[in-house]
Formats: sequence, C-alpha cells, structure tokens
Amino acid sequence: MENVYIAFCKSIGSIRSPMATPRLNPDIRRVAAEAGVSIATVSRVLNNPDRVSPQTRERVLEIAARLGYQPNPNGKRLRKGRAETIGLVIPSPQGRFADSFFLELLAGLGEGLSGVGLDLLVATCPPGAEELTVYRRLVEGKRVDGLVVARTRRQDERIAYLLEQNIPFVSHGRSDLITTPYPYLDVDGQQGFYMATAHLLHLGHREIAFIGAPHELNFAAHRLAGYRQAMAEANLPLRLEWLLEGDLSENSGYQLAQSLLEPPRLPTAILCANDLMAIGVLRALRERGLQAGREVSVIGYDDIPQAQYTDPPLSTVHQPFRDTGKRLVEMLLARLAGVPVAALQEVWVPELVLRGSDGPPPT
Amino acid sequence: MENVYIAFCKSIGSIRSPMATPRLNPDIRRVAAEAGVSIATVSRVLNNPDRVSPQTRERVLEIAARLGYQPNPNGKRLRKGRAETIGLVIPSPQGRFADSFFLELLAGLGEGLSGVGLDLLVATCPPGAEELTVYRRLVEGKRVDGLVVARTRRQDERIAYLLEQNIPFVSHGRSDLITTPYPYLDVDGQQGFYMATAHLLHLGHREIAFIGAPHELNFAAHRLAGYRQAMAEANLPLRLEWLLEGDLSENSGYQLAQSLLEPPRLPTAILCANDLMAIGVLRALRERGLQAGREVSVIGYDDIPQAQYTDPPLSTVHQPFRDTGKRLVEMLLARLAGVPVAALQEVWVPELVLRGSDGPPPT
DNA sequence: GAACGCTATGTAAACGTTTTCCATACCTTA
DNA sequence: TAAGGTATGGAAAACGTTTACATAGCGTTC
Repeated sequence: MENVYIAFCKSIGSIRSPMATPRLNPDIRRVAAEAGVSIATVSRVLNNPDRVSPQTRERVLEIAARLGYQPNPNGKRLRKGRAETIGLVIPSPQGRFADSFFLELLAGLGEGLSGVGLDLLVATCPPGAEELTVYRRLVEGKRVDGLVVARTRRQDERIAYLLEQNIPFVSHGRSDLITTPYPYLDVDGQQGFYMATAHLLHLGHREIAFIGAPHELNFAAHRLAGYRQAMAEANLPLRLEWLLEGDLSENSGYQLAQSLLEPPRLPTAILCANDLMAIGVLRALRERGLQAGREVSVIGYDDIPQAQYTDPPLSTVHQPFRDTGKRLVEMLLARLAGVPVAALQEVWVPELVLRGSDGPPPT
Repeated sequence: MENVYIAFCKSIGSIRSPMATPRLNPDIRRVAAEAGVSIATVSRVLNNPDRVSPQTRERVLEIAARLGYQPNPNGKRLRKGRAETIGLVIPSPQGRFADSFFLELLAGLGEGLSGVGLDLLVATCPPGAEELTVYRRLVEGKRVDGLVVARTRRQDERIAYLLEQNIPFVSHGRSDLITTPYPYLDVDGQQGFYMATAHLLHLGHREIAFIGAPHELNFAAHRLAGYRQAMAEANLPLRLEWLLEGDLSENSGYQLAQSLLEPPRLPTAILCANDLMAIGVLRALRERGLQAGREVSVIGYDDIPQAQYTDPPLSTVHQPFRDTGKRLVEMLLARLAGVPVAALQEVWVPELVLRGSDGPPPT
C-alpha cells in the first residue's frame, strides 16, 4: 500500500510538479475514504479507540499517519464546546520588564502543556483598569477553558470575577482576603522570610530592617509575617522606622536604603522583599563605602539570575518558578477534569540560598 | 416572542436581583430572535454593516450590546477557515531566562494585537531539535494564521520551513543565508556596533577587543561587521586573538575577559555582543582591580534593564523591543491582508546610549 | 406598463468535527 | 431454534458561524 502511494506521488511528480504531494492537511473524510470506513469510525479511532476493532483501528491509524492527518482544532472545538486552550494574562509594566518571572512561568506552563492537546493563549495588558476587561474577553468570549492567574493581590478582583463566573482557574499565589476556596499553588513567603530572618538572628544580628513590597500584593503580607514571626520569637521589638515599603524596583530599594543608612542608628541587616530592591540596596551601600555582607548584611527574595553576579553575590530566597508553572497546568488540568478545589491547594517551601551578601554583624 | 422574553427578564430582575441579566453568552440565534430578524442579518450587521439598512442595523446592534453578545470564535473560525490567531514560539533555555527580551516582545505584540480580533498563541520549547516540530504542529494543525519568529539564525530552518509552506510570518531579525525574500524587521546591528566602535575610536582607543555572539545567530555577523567596518575605516588591523566568541551568558563574558586581560598586551576597550557578557567582563575587571570606563572601556548591546545598575552603569546599544513587537504585528497583519513581501522589510537604527563604562583610553 | 435594477432580507448550505442513535452480525444460552 | 446480549460500524444531527443564492419590494426607464 505504501509503495503504491509512493509510486503515485512519483508519477504525478514527474509529470506535473515535484511537490504535488497529498500532504495538504487531509480531511477526516479523506482519511475515512482512504481507509474505506465512515468518518465516525475515524473519529472513534482517535477519541475512543476501544470502540473499534483492532484491525480497523490499525488500518485507520496507519493511514492517518501516512497522510499526516491532524484533526482540525476548530471543528473539534466547536463540536465539543470547548476552547481547548488555557489563558494567561501578563500585566505589562509601564517601563520595562525588570525580571523574567513571567518567562519562567511561561516555560513551565509550556512544559506542562506539551503532549496534552491544549494551547496557551497569552494576552498582555497595562496593569490596572483594563485588566478585567481582558479576562472578560477571554472567558465570556469562550476563548479559554481555564486560566492561570499570577501575581495575586490581597483582594484580587480577577479571582473574584473568575469565582463568580465559575470558570476553572489556578492561582499562583494566594489572595488572602478572598474567602471562597479556590485552587492555588503558593510558595510560602512567610516561611521564606522566617528562614532568612532566623538565619540573620543566628548570625548575631539584632538590628534588622525590612523593605517590603506594595501592600496590595498578597505576598507582601506573607513575607512581612515571616520577618515578624522570627523577630517575635527572638523577643526583639519592631522598629517602625525600619519597616519600609518599596515598589519592587531597583531604584526604590536604592532610595529606601538611603533613609535606612542615616546615622545615628544603622541596621546591621536589611531584608528586601525582592532581589531588585536588594540590588538597589547594594548600590546604596557601595556608594557610601559600606561593605555588603560585612558591615551590612542584605538578603533578597526571588533569586533572579543577576543575583549571582552582584558584588557581592546576593543571598536570597529561591523560588522554582518553572516547576511551579509546570505544576500549575497539572492542577488546572485536574480542575478541568473535575477534581475538587480542596485537593488543589498547595504551598511549597522555598529555599534560602546564601551567597556573599550576608555575614555576622560587625562587632 | 420578544416581548415575552423581556417581560420575563424584567419581572425576575425587579423581584430578585438587579443583576439577574440574561448575560449568559447568548447565541446569534438568540439575538436574531430578539431583534426579529434572521441570523444572517445579525451576522451581516457585525461583519458587513453596509449591507443592512440603518434601522435594522441600529436595532440589532443595540440588542446585541444589551445581551452582551460575543460571536463564538470557534464557529467563526470553522466557517472562515482561519485560526484568527497568531503564534510565537519561545525557545526556553536550559537554565534560566537571562533577560526579558521575549517579555518585551510579548508586550509589544499584545499591544499591537489589542483591538484587532486576533489571539496570540504562545508555545515554548527547548531550543534545538524539537523546535520545528512545534512549528509543524502550529501550522499544519491550522492553529495559527501567521507567526512571528524571533532570534533568527543565519541559516534558519524555521524560516525555510515557513517559506516552503507558504505560511505568512514576520521575522524579528534577518536570516542572511536565506535567499528567498520574506518580511522582516531588524534593528541594524552593524550600524549599532559601527557607532559604538567609532565612538571608542573617537575617544582615542586603538586596542579594541570584540566578544561576539555564537556565529549561528544572525545578528552575530552583523555586529561583527559593524566593528570591522569601523576598524577598517580607521586603518586599524584586526588582532585575531582579540576576536572572541561567547555564548551570550554572563559567565561566558567573564571567562573570555580573563584571557583578554592577560599581559603583556591588554586591550583598552572591549566590545560585547550583548549586555550580559559585558556584565561578565565588568566582573572580571573588578576582580582584577581594573576600573571599567577608566582603565578599560566596555560597551555592551541590548540595553537590558540591569545595564543601568551595574558599577559603573553600562554603556550599550539600545533596541526598542516593545516597539518592534508592536510593529511586527502590524507587518504581519499587512502580510495577512496581502501586502507584498517587498513592502515589509524594515531595518531600524539602534541608539548608542553612553553611561559610565566607556571613556578615553589611559595615557 | 413591462422590463429592469437595486436594496434589504431570508433560506440554506457549508466549515470539520463528535456523538447519539440505530442496524447488523455474531455469539451465547436456554 | 429462539431469545438476548455484545461487538462493530454507519447515518445523521449538532456545535455557531458566514455567505452564496434566492426573493420580495420598489423605484426607474424606455
């Protein structure tokens, strides 16, 4: 059979055109005709293999493979009433993307999605007002079956909306002020900064400042809580002027460090809710001739790639974004398959990675 | 019929909740029934407004808006035989994404796509072998109408494939060894490094080393050409041991700098084909106690965000990735609309941004 | 005043699947 | 041998659109 086919191609080819192959996206009808069965059978072979006899199954399979048949996704989607697509909307900052968090997440999602038949639809939008409009378009326009939402806020209107519309979704990070249960995968920021703070305390630090994230972001509260927990356990009072809130930018870390480094009283360590701000702090220290890791310890959060190459290399808390991305699609798939929400809530423990920017306090 | 329905809604609404709207994704049939016209007319109102009388048009429009009607994309796609989607495949590196180029590109694409009815499908895959398989799946599976391809290689099999299949696409960056014309938008790397080299020459440098990109990448050749052009115009010979090739990683820049900084003869300036390698060079200089910008000048390429915060801040060549992303979808849309390839080839001029890592050579 | 053309709309087919329902053939069991 | 079950596969409907074609109404022209 195959030989016949090849001969056919060749003869046509020699007469008309060398590219006159029938490879042009055959129909299910085409496959059915070639195999001498009905289109229903072809469909069954692909979707419900046990409902068809082994012989026909093999034959159809072979012919489908030979013809390079791929079911038209739109026919399938229309019939099944599903989009066979999951969505991710990326809030694009005013300026530039300062870190590649979303790329890592994307890579993870892509990895999880490969093999499964689903596509990944990505939308971007300026953060803020329009964001919900984009979600609307995706779900009410039936363009996705489910969504991954990232960078959760404390009271997250996106999550509220998805819950209200009863659309399957998985959240990367929790949204503490939403009471209805929903599926999430979070990396425990409290634990992360508890470890970091405890480590500093163990080194002998007592004067530890904290540069937090914008309080509307959910992880801001968690990371702060970890710091407070460790400080409380050590019976250390919180100095309010050492509890700062930045906007996650390098520059913000730099600016806030300026105020922290004013005499008479300097902290011996500064905890930063992300690496970018920590890098800003390092810059402020350098400008003032203070040695990071010796005179003032600095610990960041996220372990972005450049953390390895700062001077000194930045100690930080590592989150496996790519793995979480992969797991997120597994969870979303499970959700789509009907697994109850309660079984889809995970909190991972981050890892404290110590490089050069921490050390015992100066004596 | 129509009145019955409205009355029903209203009574429910007033009794139960002001939001008990029939917003649940109405059909085109539903809209047609409500407006007392055929579904064909509704469709025409939306796709071919002049073909319907102003009165009915208004009425249908109003009802569609009131009902929150959104045409089911899968019905539309199936009927029109188009995917209404464009694709981007992101090669995900082994380790971590070192820069956020693809995010900027994504943001630009998203911006260009907003308002147009198209979706953006993103796939990721490990670079190399599998990549073409992903393209295959997207185009032969009819999942996209067109593609954006980025990070072009000199002999780019993806472009070759798309040309062969006659699939509309736009390329970010050229692929020099492909002779068939195709649409591209490139930022002139030759010009960029010509400017950078000329600037160094102007400052008085004569000993300029060059750390290039992997030669299979297309821009590697361009950037090198810019360097050579400027050196040739200044009648300076090329020293082969100062023509290096890195892998674009910070570490690679660091390693290669080690060999360049071996006595007896040190270059007074080092040009790096991307910022990451330049940052590695800065690190190597710092380790050896050499002051960047005073003892050795360093210029990078790309202007990634962290370039602002190195010590000293990195001089580099800026590419407006987000703008190119936006323009890329415009070009792709034009291509899909039938604009000929010849009209869709653009080369932009990059911008040399001087910060602190360059200066006159030491005397 | 008949023929014509133009405008506005409706009818129905088509896009490529999946799935329900039904028919047939065969096998088992009493 | 009749009854009933099971395996297999075909016919046809349906998913929600768009669009080619048909038709009705009406003004224009010779």
